[in-house]
Amino acid sequence: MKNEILKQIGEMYAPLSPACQKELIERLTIVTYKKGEVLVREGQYADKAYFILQGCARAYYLKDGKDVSDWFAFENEFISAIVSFFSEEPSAHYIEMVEDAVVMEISKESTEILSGKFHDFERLMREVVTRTMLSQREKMFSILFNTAKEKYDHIIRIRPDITNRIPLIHIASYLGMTIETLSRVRSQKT
Amino acid sequence: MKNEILKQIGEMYAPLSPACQKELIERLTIVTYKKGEVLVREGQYADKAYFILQGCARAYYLKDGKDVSDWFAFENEFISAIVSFFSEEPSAHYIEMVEDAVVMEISKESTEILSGKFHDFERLMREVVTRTMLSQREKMFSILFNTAKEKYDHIIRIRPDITNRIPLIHIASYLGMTIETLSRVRSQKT
DNA sequence: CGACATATTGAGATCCATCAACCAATGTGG
DNA sequence: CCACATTGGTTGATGGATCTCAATATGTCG
Repeated sequence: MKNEILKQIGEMYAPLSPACQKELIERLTIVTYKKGEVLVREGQYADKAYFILQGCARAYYLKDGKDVSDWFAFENEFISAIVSFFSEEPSAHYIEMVEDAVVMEISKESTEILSGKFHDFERLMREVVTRTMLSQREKMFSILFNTAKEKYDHIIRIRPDITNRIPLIHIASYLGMTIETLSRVRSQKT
Repeated sequence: MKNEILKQIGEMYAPLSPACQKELIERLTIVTYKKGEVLVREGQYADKAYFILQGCARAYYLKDGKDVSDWFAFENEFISAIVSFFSEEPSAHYIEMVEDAVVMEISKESTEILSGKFHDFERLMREVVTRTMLSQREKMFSILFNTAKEKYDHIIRIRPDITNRIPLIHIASYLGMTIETLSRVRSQKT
């Protein structure tokens, strides 16, 4: 099972040597969570990264007491309280499961050990961060230039099933608009 | 000279072994540019990254024909047509010098060779990308939640001399507002 | 000086947030 | 199994921040 997943991650990001794979497998754990379970809370140090095998997860934070979604992760995607994970500060994020889920976890400590020991793991980490950085940028451009309707249309295009899996209230805050605006935008015809 | 700079980069990001430093130095070139010179144009592949030794540079792109600033780099900062550099697509960005400048350059090819050869260089690259990713996020939050005035006050706080070095029209587009709005915001007392 | 980019100021238009009422589905305790 | 609360979503009226368009300074450089 873990072998399969590693092979896939290798293809998606960067290949790993057998020695590295072996040690990585020992450090991975597979965990199941129930819908609504919270993996990380505000103020904690994010000490794990998660790779979603089944289900979906949501990263969010409280801005003046309001729940703002920052990221969703579905099957075969990574999620973490990213700022805390990489900058060693307490997390401003919560991470919760939006559906019942199966998740592969790795500790921050393990990533550090493996990064120090294996050049190819370091490269994998760089690849993951690079892609994250690039997708952050895309989101930023969308916020800067797109109208509410365009942002909604875009997310539907890249993730057509999102409205079936994520409540609209979370999609709204993810897109940087109120739920009322999202509702109006949805009722407009294209 | 290059030795000095490398030492500083090592301290700021991640240290490099002597062997790596030696090869890196051979691959670095120091170049001077005049104000207004364009280092990268839209449509080109970004084949270099730049480390500013003196002066400042600006990355920008054309959005519906309008000049939108994406990034400024001052002394001791990196700049590149970042999306193209990391994703191997033709650049949407231009990079130009805002002042006469001295710049240290490294080719994309060199970074790839060094990343493959030296684990510690791979780590340095990861550090650079990670910090870029984190600062992208900060900028995104600022866009999402701050008013025009707050955004302006923030940039003045972190870079008090920016209005002396960068024309307001570029600061405005960098902050995601029109120049008229920036002008009004500046005339408000704190 | 003249020309062209840069910056300020004003008036109207627009998008979206806010506030508020309402509806439908679901759950819960007596 | 009914009364009521809760959650998720829709719809309407109003206002505010910022954009657009336009006119008017203020450089600054050949």
